[in-house]
Amino acid sequence: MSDSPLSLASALHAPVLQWYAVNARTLPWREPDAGAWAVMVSEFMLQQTPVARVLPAYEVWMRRWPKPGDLAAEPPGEAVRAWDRLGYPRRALRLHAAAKAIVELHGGEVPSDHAALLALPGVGTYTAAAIASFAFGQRHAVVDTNVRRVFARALTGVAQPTISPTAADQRLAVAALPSDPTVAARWAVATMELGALVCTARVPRCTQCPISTQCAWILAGSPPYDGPPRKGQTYEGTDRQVRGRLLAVLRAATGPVPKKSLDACWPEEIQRERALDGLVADGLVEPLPRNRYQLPH
DNA sequence: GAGCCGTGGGG
DNA sequence: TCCCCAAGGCT
Repeated sequence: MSDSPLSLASALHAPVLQWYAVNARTLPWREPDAGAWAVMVSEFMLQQTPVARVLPAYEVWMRRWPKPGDLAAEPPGEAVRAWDRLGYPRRALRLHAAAKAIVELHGGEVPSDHAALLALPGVGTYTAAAIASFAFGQRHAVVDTNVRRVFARALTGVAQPTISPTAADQRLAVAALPSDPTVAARWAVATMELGALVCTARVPRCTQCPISTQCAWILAGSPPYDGPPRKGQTYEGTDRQVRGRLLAVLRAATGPVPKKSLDACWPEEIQRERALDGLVADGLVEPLPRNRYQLPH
């Protein structure tokens, strides 16, 4: 290509930002008065769970726990219960632990400092940058799967990003960031939205894309993906499925559950016991005397 | 760093 | 139908 990825990136700022101004979805955590806690809760829930499934649980959650201290005051099991069927329930546990840390270390307010965010349970590179950028308007590279895909196509010229995030992704995202913090924050959410709505994984809607005429992948003739095969994630018959069933029983129950009820979830004893032990080890389930179990207190 | 961790919807 | 995959983090 004649242009470097970096000079190309700066040429994408205006069209992407204009596209976002018109096409951004209205989402509760994006409302001007939403606040950092709303952003944080949404980011936890959106880790590997689609927006459409997050919305109902998010509304219930924020109504019940409008501030970190409200959540921190309840037992962790209530967070697991309210997590409902979003999946990966350890995120609920981590969000609860993060709320407690916010109360103990930050006076009950979500910190704006990137390093302080990163130190919270369940907050990794992506989530720390997302909260700092979306909630506080700071200049950070917010690199999620959407952004990695947009940059892979528009800047690198390949059909799909690498299977797992790389340092090169991070460097590219940092280099592509507009210099002004407010604009950078807008750019971060706009590139994510573009990946979510237009530059999608399966069938990208290139006819609706604001940068299709500059996209390195399209200019290269839209070459197909030629990287290593992506490992399909199996689920049927795995411990994850068993854990899900066990936890569903405990979420539905109002109090302690006899082990007999859990045994009914899964026929194979070895796997069932292993899954239950794993849930206890993770702190998602609390064993009680007399062979009973409940969500953690 | 590869593997593990849920769940459900759309193509 | 079946398969892919969806705003990751942790060990």
